Amino acid sequence: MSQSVPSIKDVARLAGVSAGTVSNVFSGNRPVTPELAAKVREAAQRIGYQPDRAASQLRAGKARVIGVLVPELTNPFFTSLIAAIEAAAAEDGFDILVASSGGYAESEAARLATLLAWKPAGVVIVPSGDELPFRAALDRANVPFVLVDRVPEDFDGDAVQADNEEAGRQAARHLIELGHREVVVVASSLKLRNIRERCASIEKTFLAQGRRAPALIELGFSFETATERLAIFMRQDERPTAFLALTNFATLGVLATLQKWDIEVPDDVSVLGFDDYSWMQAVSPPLTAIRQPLEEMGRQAWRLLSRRIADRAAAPMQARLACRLVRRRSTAPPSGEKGSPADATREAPDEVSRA
Amino acid sequence: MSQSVPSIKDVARLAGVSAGTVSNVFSGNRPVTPELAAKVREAAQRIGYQPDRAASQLRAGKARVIGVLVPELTNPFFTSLIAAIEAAAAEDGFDILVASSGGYAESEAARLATLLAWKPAGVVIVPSGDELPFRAALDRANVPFVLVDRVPEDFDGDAVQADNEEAGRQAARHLIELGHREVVVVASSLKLRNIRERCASIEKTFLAQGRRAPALIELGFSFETATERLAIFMRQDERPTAFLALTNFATLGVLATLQKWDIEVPDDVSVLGFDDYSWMQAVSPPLTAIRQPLEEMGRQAWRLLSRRIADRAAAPMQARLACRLVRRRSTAPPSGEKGSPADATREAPDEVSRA
DNA sequence: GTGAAAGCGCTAACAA
DNA sequence: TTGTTAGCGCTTTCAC
Repeated sequence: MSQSVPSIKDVARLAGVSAGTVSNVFSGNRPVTPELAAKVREAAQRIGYQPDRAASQLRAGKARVIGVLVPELTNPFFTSLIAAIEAAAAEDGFDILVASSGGYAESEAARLATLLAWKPAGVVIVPSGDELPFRAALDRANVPFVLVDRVPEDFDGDAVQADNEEAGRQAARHLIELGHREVVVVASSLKLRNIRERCASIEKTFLAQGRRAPALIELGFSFETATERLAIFMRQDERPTAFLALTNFATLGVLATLQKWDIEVPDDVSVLGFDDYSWMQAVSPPLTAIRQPLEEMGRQAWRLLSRRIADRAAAPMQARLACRLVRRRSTAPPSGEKGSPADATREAPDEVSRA
Repeated sequence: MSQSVPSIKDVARLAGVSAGTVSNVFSGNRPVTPELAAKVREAAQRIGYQPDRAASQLRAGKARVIGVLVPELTNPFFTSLIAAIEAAAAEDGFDILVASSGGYAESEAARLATLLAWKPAGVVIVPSGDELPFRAALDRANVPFVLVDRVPEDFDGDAVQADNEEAGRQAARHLIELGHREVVVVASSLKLRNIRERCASIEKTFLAQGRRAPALIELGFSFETATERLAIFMRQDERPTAFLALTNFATLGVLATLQKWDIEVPDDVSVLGFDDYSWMQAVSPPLTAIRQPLEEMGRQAWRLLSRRIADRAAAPMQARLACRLVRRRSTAPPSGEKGSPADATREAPDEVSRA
């Protein structure tokens, strides 16, 4: 009845070899004669032995686990990223330890500390903001890390993020081409650098085309404040011809508000969203959006991290990944302009413009 | 320059105490005089010491980590669950190791094995199907575990799932009350027991009201097959008055198809979805849906697991959590029936019916 | 190619 | 209350 977990010694005894040999069979660190190896494997199989990774890591000083810290586990942007990282890391035999900060700097530091307490081979961090108050802890622990999505201006390490400038340019161009002049750019918050970059790029593009700079509105993080703040644009005479939403939340906020005011998309107003989730193509009308390459970002994050794990002295790399405009039906020329090309693409599958 | 990670010995030396005392300061296992404790903490602070959880777990034989295995990390249903589990476990000082199976039984077994190789205190599993091919491995490892969402009929351990029967009844009643007779129930797959339970309950409710049993359609897992299979219901004369979608994917599939055929919701047909995500209230029209209590499921999963960790002999518990119907605007009486009450709730916030 | 033995960082048992 | 010592399961010398 005392079914204690079998250890390497049990296997060694059963196979009639030393513990070291069993270790070598499983780690492949040093060659073992095929016959012995077979005996070891059979013995292990019989008693259900599996090497203890914690013990192995302790002795070898080499970890097979990486930490992943994100602001939210309920935001599909972050979880898709995690999925990609997990897949890439698993291929190389690494497991992931996941923690979420809730978006607060204090809990971020705390969660990172417990992550580091596992002595992971490295950590992937999506910071909760543009400051890195935990930077000192990270350096002291001397652990490889890469930043994803939110990267401070002066950050000098490895990082992966979307090319916000290019993304903003694409979004702005699309609306300009459709003939929009009265555009409102909708952000959740301007605290984040990547959002500010998108804004700046959009504004620049509009100005370069001799258009007025778009208005800018900050929604906050609750649905209530969001719909409230958007309300000022809902009156007929104040209404823009297009909303350009810079995050998933902003997109949702805009849609909910238009919904509440019975304003039709794209007949009354166009909507261009950021991030691209499956619901966006299922709803009515399907949403035109700037798609961030989430899978690619996750893969790159692991690539940079594993490179850093292998070579601590390698030159820092910052990857800027291109976004794509996915044209669907929520954007059209402003009413009163030339006939809606939206109709033309109605039955067509996603039309994707490369960055 | 040789900034090796500080160990308990370094702290002990610096504070002028033994390693055992340092351990006691951090673990709280045995009392330490305040002055000594202060010295220890200060020394630890100075050199940036943090106990190594892997080493601690190895020696103490008590793990502070739990494994979480889900089919997909891109599905918000599972990640919301993970978020809730992580929050609950973190409160008790447990970290989570996350792995995804991709929905395949083989990789499920493999991922579970690497999870178990960390000798976690327990594991939470959302199985990829209704069989538990990994059950033997789990038993042999003698590790506490709870099943979530997908629970085999004859499973005798701890488990948490939605009350599918009640959920199905609520969904059916809602449509019946609105006057629908021609209903199509839309599933992604009938392989899963919880889906079959929902179907059975819906059918039973319809029959009990003297109505015809609804038609049933299986969508598969790709958008293409989904829209294809739904096409047969899109012709005017074949069209039902309501679709009842049993999963997030089914809901999306139905919406995309209606979208493609230019069929209006709820004027031409009503749509009732399962699962409730923020996009559902932002789209046009906002979706009526059966909301599964994801946070509660996650909390309960941790509650059951920690109970089991504390007492291996406790009687198994199976939690069945109530779902709620969230009335929005995608459901209305079939066209030709009494005036649409949908208009009445137009400006109202979510109206929620308790199970 | 294999075995014996030391030791990774920590905690638990035993002394003092 | 504190120090000393042994040892968790593993990998890695160092012999042979």
